[in-house]
Amino acid sequence: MKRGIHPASWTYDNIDYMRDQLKAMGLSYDWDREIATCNPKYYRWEQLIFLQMLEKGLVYRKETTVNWCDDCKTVLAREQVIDGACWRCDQQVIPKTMHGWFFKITDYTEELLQDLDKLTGWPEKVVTMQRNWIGKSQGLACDFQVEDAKEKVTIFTTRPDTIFGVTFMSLAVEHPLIDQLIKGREQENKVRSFIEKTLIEKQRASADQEPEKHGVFTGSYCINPFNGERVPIYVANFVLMEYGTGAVMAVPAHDQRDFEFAVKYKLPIRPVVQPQGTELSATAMETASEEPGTLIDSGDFTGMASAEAKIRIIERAEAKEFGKAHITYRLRDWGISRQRYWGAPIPIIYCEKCGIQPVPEDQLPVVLPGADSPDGAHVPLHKQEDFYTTTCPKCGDCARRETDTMDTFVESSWYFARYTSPRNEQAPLDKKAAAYWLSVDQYIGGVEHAILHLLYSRFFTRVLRDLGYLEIDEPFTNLLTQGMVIKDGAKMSKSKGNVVDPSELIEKYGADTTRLFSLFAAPPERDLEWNAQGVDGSSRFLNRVYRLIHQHLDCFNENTASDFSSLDTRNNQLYRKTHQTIARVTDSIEKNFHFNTAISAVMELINQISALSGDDPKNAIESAVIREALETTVLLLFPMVPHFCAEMWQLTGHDTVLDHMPWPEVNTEAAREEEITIVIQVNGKVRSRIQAVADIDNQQIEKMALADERTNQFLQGKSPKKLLW
RNA sequence: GCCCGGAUGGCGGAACUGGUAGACGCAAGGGACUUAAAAUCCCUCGGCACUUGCGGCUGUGCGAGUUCGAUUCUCGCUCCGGGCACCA
Repeated sequence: MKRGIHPASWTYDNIDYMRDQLKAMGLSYDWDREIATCNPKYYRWEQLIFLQMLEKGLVYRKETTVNWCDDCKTVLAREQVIDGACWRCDQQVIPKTMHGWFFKITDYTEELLQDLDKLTGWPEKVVTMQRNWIGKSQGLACDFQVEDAKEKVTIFTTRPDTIFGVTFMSLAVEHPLIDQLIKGREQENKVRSFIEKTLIEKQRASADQEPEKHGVFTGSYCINPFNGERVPIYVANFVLMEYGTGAVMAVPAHDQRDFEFAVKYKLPIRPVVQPQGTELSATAMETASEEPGTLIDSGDFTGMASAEAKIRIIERAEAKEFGKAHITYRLRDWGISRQRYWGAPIPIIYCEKCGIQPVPEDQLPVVLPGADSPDGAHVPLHKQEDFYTTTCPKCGDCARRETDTMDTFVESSWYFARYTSPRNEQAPLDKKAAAYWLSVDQYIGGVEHAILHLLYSRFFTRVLRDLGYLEIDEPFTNLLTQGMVIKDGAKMSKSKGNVVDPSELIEKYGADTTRLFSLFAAPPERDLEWNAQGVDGSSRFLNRVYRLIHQHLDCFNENTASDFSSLDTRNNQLYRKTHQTIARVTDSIEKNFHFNTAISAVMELINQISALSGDDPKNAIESAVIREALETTVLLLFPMVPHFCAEMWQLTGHDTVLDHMPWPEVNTEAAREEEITIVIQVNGKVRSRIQAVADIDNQQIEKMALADERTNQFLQGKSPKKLLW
């Protein structure tokens, strides 16, 4: 819309451009399975899934304060807000109250957390990030009776062992109990104006700056159920309504925030957990002591270690029925409503009489207007009467469609499954095909998706499983997180649009050189500052291979028997190098996709071939050996530079198709060095090198070492220790 | 603040479980071929210095430690990148 082009044509143009480019690079995708998630043929099934989720209670609508990006005119999920700014356009987000649809990802929290352990093919880093994002904390939920009232304040704490150190109570400004607490009290006005002020502050709060802690006394007290003490109730700006219960028992001696608050408002500080080796005193403390330790001044629990006290205190609370063990998670439900013009419509109808009605399945898909006419109006959906006017599926009266669309992350949460039956007209997925193909053996994506896309996909996989479409729990068995490509200091990404277009390189050097160059530049998981310097090297290398093959074309005509058992030294050297190269390339690729080292191994082989097959015809290498070396080169390079290799394969007289050739096999026997260099260290310093046969034993080495002139020079006495490696 | 990574020549990057640091490539310099250029080939290329020898010392962010021996292991820092962040 920014560009004044209809998003449909813009998107499809982009897809065409991308497809051409991928083809130009020679990437072997199965284009028969291509899908476009913006096509109604795809999102109609997404709408069906939405309805099935709704039926299962996995979708609900509620009013919340959302993160609003005024630039994109849309709501963002919490995961999509980065440093207080929109992940897509970098605009500051602002809070806004509105209705929205939510996916109940929290129903799967524990499973999503537990199963992280199963993801052994994922980088530890991503697993950790997801674990932190889910943010499980265990502790105690405990009721504090409000004095002279029937209400209770329920708090959540992960430090029940500090409960005897409570000296006040802090409530979030949004806490529903506040009204009751202040009604008719002298503090009422003060509290109200504080709340008002804080709410405004929160709106403006910039994400990088933690505002100073403020609070105000409500005039009410509650009772600490463990020691019966009166605890003043405050309202504080740093307590979050969204986390835990929106109420915090304040233990200034053992919580830094409470400490700062207590100092500011001159509230008592009472240490109740003594860390080992120190003696805390309320007056001397300059910061809170958050370490575990031994309990003091804690009634029956005095003398216990923190860890045990936590358990016992929870037990006591449960026994006396004023509290219980409780687990809280940071993860919250996934708000999917977006106010985009371009997105999959949420299949819901609002009827004044019947309320919220799902669109009947036989009326799917709910199609975006203008998708068929690219010149259609760029008007937001909620202003397009043609779109939103409909009839209620229940009573038939006039009704209004939902005009929100789904977060585009919904599309990407299951596309990989749709690939298994991309043209299925009967259902979102073909269960058999999905069972055959999934999970995805190897998934590749940028680290930037570590939380968003990968968490949503894990969630969706479970939803689809529970809806009966899939039999798997986890979508991606092995994950490779690519590093980001940095261009001019900024990360290159699809959404930012500063992507380097390889077509220039392709035009100048061809697809193969471009591929080889980008693979050779760095291992895939590493960030890479884009720099086309060095592409000449790749080009030179391929030319070298080409010339070398031409030079030795006759080797491919002679049908010499390949007897490698009695080769002379030079021949054997190349034969060995060939097999060592197979081993190295295979290993590099299979282990961690380190194409850069695979390529350098082949380069070494090529260097060796040209060195050995040099000018002197008397020293010529046997045809069979050269042939094997060159054939191997072509086979090994094939995945990286397919067009070139296919041509070389033909050129060298093969009538087989290279695609169908098996990967070369290592002759481990041949790859073994028969002569090795033994490094002699004296006092840990390299002093000499001697050549020896590979299966030399330690005694012989010792003998040789002692006979070695240079070694003796440095010994000057005797050799006290010999260590072998 | 907390949790992860990372730091190796002028540059991109190698080095499997502690054992030849700098593979492979780029850039640079010198040379050969050429009328000339391109292409190609050969040589040099971490630093230092009394380099008379194909040798010496030093060197993998900094400082300690373990070890005969550390880019690799341990501890303490510095810097850079990423994630989380008033989460009770």
